[in-house]
Amino acid sequence: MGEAMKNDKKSNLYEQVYVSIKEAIVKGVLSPNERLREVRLAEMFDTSRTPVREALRKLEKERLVTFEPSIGAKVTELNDETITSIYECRSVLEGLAAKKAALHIRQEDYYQLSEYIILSRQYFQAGNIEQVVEKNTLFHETIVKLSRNPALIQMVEHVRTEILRYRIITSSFGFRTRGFDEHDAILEAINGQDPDSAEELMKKHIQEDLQNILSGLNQYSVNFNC
Amino acid sequence: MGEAMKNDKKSNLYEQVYVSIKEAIVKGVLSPNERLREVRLAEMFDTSRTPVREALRKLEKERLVTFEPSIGAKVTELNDETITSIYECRSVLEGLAAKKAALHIRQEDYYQLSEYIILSRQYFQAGNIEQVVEKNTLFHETIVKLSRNPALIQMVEHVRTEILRYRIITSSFGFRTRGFDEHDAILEAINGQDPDSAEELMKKHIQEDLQNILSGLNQYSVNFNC
DNA sequence: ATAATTAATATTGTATACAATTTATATCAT
DNA sequence: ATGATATAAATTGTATACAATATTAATTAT
Repeated sequence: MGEAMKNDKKSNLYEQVYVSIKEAIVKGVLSPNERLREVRLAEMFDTSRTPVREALRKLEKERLVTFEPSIGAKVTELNDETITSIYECRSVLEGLAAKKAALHIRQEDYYQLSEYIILSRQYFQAGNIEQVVEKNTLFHETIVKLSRNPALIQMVEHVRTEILRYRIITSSFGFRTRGFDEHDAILEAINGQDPDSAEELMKKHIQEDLQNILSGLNQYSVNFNC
Repeated sequence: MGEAMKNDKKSNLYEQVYVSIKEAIVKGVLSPNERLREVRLAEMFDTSRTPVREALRKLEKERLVTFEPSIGAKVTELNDETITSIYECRSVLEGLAAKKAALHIRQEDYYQLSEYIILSRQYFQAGNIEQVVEKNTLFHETIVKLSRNPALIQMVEHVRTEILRYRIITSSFGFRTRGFDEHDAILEAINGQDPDSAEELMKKHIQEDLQNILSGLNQYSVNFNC
């Protein structure tokens, strides 16, 4: 896949490499535990090792890549403990986001968020799961941005990337339709300017989501690993 | 194993450079908004630019360093909005840590945590503020580790480094003695295996701390900037 | 044939070299 | 002197070269 980047030569190469490796990991092109040899990656993206190494340093901080002493980089492996620990963090962070959003929401934000919920329901009816996930993601992202807390926005974005790895594996296994109703309730709390309810509902919502992911992950293990 | 290692070059150089730059930023040796020229840093640590660049990539992810398009790296500036946004995150993250700690605490952990509180009070009596800060930090760190949540541990460590920058500036301006009592209360809730109280008390404690930092930061601005 | 030792290879970690671009300085025309 | 233009220096971004170490293959001794 060496022809990955012919066009946009505007930005930095290490930035592009960073994004590309990240995507490859998230989408599973690079498998968990796979060793990441620098020369191979460099060839893959048709660059030298320098941008690759810098990209790997950034990915390490995002827990997508793990460095072992003098062996080098590996794709961080997936397991129940990791996803659980991440989700616990996500729960309180997005809970905070919902709380803050309730202080900042405006008419137009409300319409936007309503739209996402409506669309995700429609796409679900139509069986277009990919679009459902996208609209749901937008719903969450919008709320996080409404928090107007830069540190929070960065942290959640971080966490979201990690979670996406698991979601891609498990998305084929059923969908939690109750989630739509929970989104409704969260939005009403935010729009009703009730920060505490918004926080609590969001935390619960994400905890429910974790349960769904975990059962999906277990099925996955049963079907493919054993 | 043979000693007489020239420059204790056991670990990687980019790791050392990373730690060194980080420390320099936290301690204010490198000032906020100061431009970080790669050659200068390389000379500073007697290396080439390569390890410096890799270190900077990691620091960027920790928000200690900011990259501007083709200008390069700068030390991220300090301001009220940033510290507030970070503290809001810290509040919910350490709140979660306290909650989880209440599920995992053992006798020995309790004794350890009590010890830290006792020592910090003693050092305060003795006027040794540096040691007070150290023991307080250990108190918080221990609780976070008790959460047994790896993602949480990493995130909080992250956040703690950033906060340290502000604490160093403001530590000279008074100390919030009420904090000791709050630590007592938190520890009792954790040891009493009351996760919800532990979480709530920790969140409040950190919010109080923010107010103290902010007033310190304002004094600082008044005294030095204007 | 097996274990131990040695040679070859691969891979990471670091330094240097080069290209592109920006920034600062100097030169010149008016 | 002033402003414009050209020249030099500095700085980032990328590629390559080299050194140290770990891994693998080959060779030898038993």
